Amino acid sequence: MNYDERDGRPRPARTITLTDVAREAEVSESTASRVLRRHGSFSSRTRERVLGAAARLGYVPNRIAGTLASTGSKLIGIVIPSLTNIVFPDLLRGANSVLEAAGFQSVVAVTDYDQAREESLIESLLSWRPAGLMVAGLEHTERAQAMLRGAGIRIAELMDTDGQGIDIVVGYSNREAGRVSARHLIARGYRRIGYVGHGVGRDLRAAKRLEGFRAALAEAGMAIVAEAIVTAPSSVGAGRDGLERLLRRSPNLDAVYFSNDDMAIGGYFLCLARAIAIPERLALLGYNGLDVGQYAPQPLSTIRTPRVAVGETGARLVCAAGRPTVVDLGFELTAGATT
Amino acid sequence: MNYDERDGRPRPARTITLTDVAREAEVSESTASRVLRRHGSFSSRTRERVLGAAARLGYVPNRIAGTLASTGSKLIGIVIPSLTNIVFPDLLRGANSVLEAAGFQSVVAVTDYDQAREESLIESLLSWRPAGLMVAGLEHTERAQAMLRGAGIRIAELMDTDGQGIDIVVGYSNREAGRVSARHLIARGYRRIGYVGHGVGRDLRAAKRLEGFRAALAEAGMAIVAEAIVTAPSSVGAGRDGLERLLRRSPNLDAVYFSNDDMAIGGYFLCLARAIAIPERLALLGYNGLDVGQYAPQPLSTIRTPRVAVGETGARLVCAAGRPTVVDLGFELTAGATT
DNA sequence: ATGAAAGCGCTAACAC
DNA sequence: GTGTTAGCGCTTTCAT
Repeated sequence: MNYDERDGRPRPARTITLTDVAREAEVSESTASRVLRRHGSFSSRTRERVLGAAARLGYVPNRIAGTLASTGSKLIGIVIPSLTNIVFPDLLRGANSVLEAAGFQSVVAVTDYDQAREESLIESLLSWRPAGLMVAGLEHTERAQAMLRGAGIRIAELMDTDGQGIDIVVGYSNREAGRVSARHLIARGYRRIGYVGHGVGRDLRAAKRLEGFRAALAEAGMAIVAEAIVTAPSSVGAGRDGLERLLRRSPNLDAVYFSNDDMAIGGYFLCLARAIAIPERLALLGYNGLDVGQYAPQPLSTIRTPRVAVGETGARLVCAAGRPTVVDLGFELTAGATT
Repeated sequence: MNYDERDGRPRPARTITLTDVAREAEVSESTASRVLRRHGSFSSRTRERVLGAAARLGYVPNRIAGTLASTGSKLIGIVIPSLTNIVFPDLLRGANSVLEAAGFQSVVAVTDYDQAREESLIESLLSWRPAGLMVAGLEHTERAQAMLRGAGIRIAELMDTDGQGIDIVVGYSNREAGRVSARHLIARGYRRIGYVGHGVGRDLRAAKRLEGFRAALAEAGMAIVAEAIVTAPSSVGAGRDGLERLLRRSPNLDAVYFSNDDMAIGGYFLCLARAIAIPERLALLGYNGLDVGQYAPQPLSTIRTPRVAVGETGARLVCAAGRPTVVDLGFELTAGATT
């Protein structure tokens, strides 16, 4: 590569354009364009000429120009709150596999669970005129909602069905997941139930699970006995610390519900370290169905969530025409050995 | 939103362009453009008019057009092999935080550890005329290398320094990480050492670690006594299964080196389940320094890798002018309780 | 401080 | 089957 004498920046040897290819192939630009996009008709002879010229010159089409000239782009915007929580890489993975197969590129933005940030990222993504936008969750600022509604493209809201969507909604009910968790613990006979969570003000879906959990307990005339909230993103360390604090204050709990599996694994590790018998002395219940919990000596009781499938389905729908839809992919409680 | 009667596709109410804003504000397009990009000069009165008009009309600039008209885009392409392995979300996270602050958007592509796929994804990303491209690893097909060299933009190759880079290289030596791991086990007196890995033909960096590991053993007149390779992506389950197979064949190993922490945690769980004393009866050594390993009852011995920092540094360099560089961010062996 | 005009590189009618 | 002609929506000289 050539570097500029003054600033050392890589210096491009003037980019090859379609005009160059057309000239080299001795055809018009439109013909070259047709061949390169295999669209419209052309003789096999011109085909060879154009393809040959493009290869010889190392032509890379400029999709920026292409997109501007045609109408729709082949970009899909994806807005997620975090990359730390494995949930969202899983979502991305599902979405990406479908999008790639359909010839789309994904442009990713991470909000860090901040709605104001989400708003500005949505605006920024929209300025790339994507063919569609996928976003985690149903809660957005007024202005974000207005932008999404007015964008004139398909919008998919993912991972949650508790609320009103804009166009496409793919997920499952977090509130119901919380209820099911509570009913499970009640059915197994646990009565002194604690909760260990991460900062829930920002993770709205965790908040909904907790809400459902409380509601189901209340229906049985029960309530959460004690809780520890770690003001940090969810992690194994946070879960371990949270449970430790909780047990110090309320040593005679018989079960603990965690905001997710990362947290629950931390709790599990604490119990191992302290030789607290699971589930006899203390039961643990997580959420997400992570691999790591399933291969522990005692598989973690948890709720499996269809994260990859949500990404796939969302991507499929966002690329296609159709009426607004809600797709509930459900979840599944897996009773392991910790309850 | 309006839906088309026939196909149900969301129907845009003609998109607002700069022309509309200019007309509404009763100024020329160029003036409107200057105000909106706060670039060049304009009276505060026009400023108000333009900003007001833009807000009133709900104008969202079209960056596709903007990019084409100016030169450089504000996109950075990122090519990673996987989203399953937490390493790459971490890398993305680091990169994203820097890019976002600098006003860039990232376009992500996932190769699934497939070089042919990488080649076509690089081509596809390049067609968006990004300002720079970040890619994991130093090994690419001939054609991919040629495209990267010829793109005339900054290229950052990440996570590995064992080899020749194109422009910017940020990472550390995987080979050396393997060597250090072997020396650690030797120094602790282990002599019958096994290896549990995932399909290494595709994960080139894992292959380099193994190579370094073998080399350092050889220098001490030793060799890997037995190994189990799981032909699947690395995971806790794969590690557990791998160790189980390995111990069945070679029950008297005294230490096992794993291709990464996910695998090692799986091995750790097997030992807990089988009541195999760690490290007296069997020592375990991982790689990556994942949170989950550090909060286990016996913290996992491992090598901490600066994944987020690699993403940050790579992003910083890829956005800036400068000469080609190699930045070695190093790694750190953390002796936990499992060796 | 503001406007007019010329593209950026490509696609998409519409002629031929 | 192929070429000509207009733009896509914006930025950027260059006048004024």
